Amino acid sequence: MRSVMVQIPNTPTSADVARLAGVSRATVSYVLNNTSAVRISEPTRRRVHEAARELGYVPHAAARSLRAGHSRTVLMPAPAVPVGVLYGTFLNEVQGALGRLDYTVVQYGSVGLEGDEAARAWAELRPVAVLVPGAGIGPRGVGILKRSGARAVVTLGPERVEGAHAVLMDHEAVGRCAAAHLYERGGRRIGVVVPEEPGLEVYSGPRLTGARQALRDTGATVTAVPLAYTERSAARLAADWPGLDAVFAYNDEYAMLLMRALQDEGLRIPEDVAVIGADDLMLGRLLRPRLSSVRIELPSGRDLAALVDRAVRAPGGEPEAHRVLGVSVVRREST
Amino acid sequence: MRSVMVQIPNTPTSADVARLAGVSRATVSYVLNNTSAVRISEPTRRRVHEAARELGYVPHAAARSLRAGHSRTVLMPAPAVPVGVLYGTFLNEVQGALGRLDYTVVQYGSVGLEGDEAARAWAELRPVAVLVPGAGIGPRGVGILKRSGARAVVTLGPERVEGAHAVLMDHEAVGRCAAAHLYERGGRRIGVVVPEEPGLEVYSGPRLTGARQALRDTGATVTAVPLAYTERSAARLAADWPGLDAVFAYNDEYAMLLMRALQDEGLRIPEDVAVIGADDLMLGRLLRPRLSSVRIELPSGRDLAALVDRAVRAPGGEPEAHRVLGVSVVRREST
DNA sequence: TTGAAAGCGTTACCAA
DNA sequence: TTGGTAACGCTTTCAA
Repeated sequence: MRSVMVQIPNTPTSADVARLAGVSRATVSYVLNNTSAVRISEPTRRRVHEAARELGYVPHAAARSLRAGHSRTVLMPAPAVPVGVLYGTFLNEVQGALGRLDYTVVQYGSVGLEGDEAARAWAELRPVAVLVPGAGIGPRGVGILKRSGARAVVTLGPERVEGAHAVLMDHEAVGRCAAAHLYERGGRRIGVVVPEEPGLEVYSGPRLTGARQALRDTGATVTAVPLAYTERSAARLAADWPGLDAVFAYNDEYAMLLMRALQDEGLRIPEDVAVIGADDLMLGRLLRPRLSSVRIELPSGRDLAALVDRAVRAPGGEPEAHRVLGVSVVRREST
Repeated sequence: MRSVMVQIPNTPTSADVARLAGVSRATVSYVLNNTSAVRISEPTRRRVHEAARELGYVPHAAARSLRAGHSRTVLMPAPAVPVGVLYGTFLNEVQGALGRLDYTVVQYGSVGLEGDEAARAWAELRPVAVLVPGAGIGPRGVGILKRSGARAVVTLGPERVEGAHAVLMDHEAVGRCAAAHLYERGGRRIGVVVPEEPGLEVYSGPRLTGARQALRDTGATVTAVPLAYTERSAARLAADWPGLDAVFAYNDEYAMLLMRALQDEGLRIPEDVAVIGADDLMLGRLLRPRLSSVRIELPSGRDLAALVDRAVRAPGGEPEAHRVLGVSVVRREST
C-alpha cells in the first residue's frame, strides 16, 4: 500500500535493512554501530552489511540524536559579512580540528536573525556546543542555549559574555600597538580609520579605543577618520586631508586604499603621512613604499577545538576566559 | 525522581509546558504552531504562551522533522579553502535569500571527508536540498542524497553531474576572454598562471583550457606557468622568466604578485609583458600600472535560491542546467 | 474546545 | 547470539 504509489522510492530505514537481512532491527543497530557489548556472528554481520549496502541505507541523524538525548553537533553562526582571509582560515582550522575530535560542525546561516531570536533558532538544533564569533549573543542568549542542553557556549570576540567561555580577541591591543608605533616614529596628530561598512564596529571600536589609550598623556591627538572601502571615499578624504601626520588605517586593505589616494594627492609616505595597516597581508608588501602592518597572531584552531572539547566534557566548570591575539608591528617602509 | 538529581535543569519539553499550563501536549502544539484548523480559546492560548516563556521552552527541531517526515534544511558543504571575496559574498547572498524563503541553511564542515563518504554524511541530516560548490560530488553521491529524501541536488561549478541540477560556472569562458584580449593587444607568447595551492585546480584547469581554445589556430603559444602565492615563488619565476610577452595570471591577487616581481626584475608592464588578472578587485586599481582584469558576473543569490525552491517543489522534473558567469574584460593599464 | 494515542527512526535494556 | 519492546519529543488524527 505504501511504496507502490510513489515513484521516488521511500528512503530505507533500519527496519528495511532488517527485513532484507532477515534479522531484527536491534541486530541491525548492533552490527552497524559495532556495539562491543554484544557479539554478533560473522555470517549475520555480513548479511546485514550486505543488505544495508544494497538498499543504500543511511542512518537518520535526527532519530539517532533524539534517542540518544544528545548530539555531537557544534554550531557556529555563519558570519554575515564576508570575513577576511586571516579569520576565514582560522575558522576553517577550527572546523577541521573539531571534525578530528569527532564533532559535526554546522555553520548556521543566521542572516536576518538577531539576539535572543537567533539564540532560540540555534537552540532548536540542540547543539552540544555553540561557538559564536563577534558580538552575536548576550547573557540571555547564553541562558537559552544552556537550558536547551548546550554544554558549552564559547564566544570569540572582544568582550566577555556572562555565562559563556570567552576567547578574547583583544582588538584594543591592535590599536595600542599601532598607535604606539606611529608615535615612536614621530607621529603627533594621529588618525585612526573607522570603516563605514556596517558590521565592522565590533572591531573598529576597540581598535580606536586602544589607540586612544596608548596615546593618553603623550600630547598626541587621536582623530577618528571615517572611510568607506571605495576609491571615491578615499579620494575625497585625501583631497580634504585634515592635516594628520600618521594614520592607523584599520587593516591592510583600507591602508592600501588610503595610501594610494594620499599619494595621488601628492603627499609623500611616510614623510608627510605615515601609514600602518593590520593583518600583514602579502599584498601590502607589493606597494611602494611597502606597507607597515600590525601582525595579528590568532590561536591555533586546534587549541580552540580543545577548549570546546574540554568544556563539553566538564560542563559544570566556571567559564574560562582566554586572552589571545598576539600583536606585533612589522615595520616596512610606510612608517 | 528525574529532575531532582541533576544540577543542570533538564531542558523543558512541550509536556512540561502542558503540565504548567494545565493542558494537554496537543493543545500546546496547536497554540505554539498557530494551527488554523483548530480554535483554541484566548485564555488557554495565553496560559500556554505564558508557561512556554516561563520555562524557556524551545522546540526540538529533530523531533519535529522526524515526525513531519521532512525538514526545510538546505545543506551546503562549507568550502574547505578560504574562498575569494567575490564568491564569499555570493554564498552569503544565497544563504540570505534561502532564509527569506523560509529554509534553514546549514553549512556542513566537511573537512577530511571525500566523495561518497561526504555525501553519506550529508544525507544523515536528511536535507531537503543540497547545494554543492566546486567538484565535491559525483553521480553516486547524488544518488545517495536523493534516496535519502533530498528533493534537489544542485551543483555549482564547472561541470555537470548526472542527476543533479547544475549551475554551470563556465571558467573556460574566463580563460577565453583573457586570452583573446591578450592576443588582441599583441601578445603572441602567452602564459597562463596555474596556482600551486591545492584545491584550485577546479578553476585553474578550465581557465587554462579556455585560453588554449581561444588561441587555437592563431599561431600564438600558450604556456602553463605554475606559481605559488608567495613572494619567493614569484621572484624565482620572474628571475627565470621564460620570455613570455603576455600573461593571464589566474586572478587579481596572483596578477598583483607576479606584476610586482616582474617589475622588480626590470621588465616593463605592459611593454615587455602584458598582465591581466580576474575578479576585478579594487586593490588591483591601486597598483601602477593599474591592473587589467576579467570581470566575473555571478548570478544573484536570489536567482539561485529561486532555482532551489523550484526544484524542491517539483522534484520530479528533469535536472536543469544553467550557464551563468558573465565575463568581460576591464582594460586598464597593464595590458 | 480539548484530550488520548499513534507513530516518525533509533538504540538500549531485558528476556529468550 | 538474537529479538521484543519501550522511550526520546513532537504533531496530527480521531474521539469526546
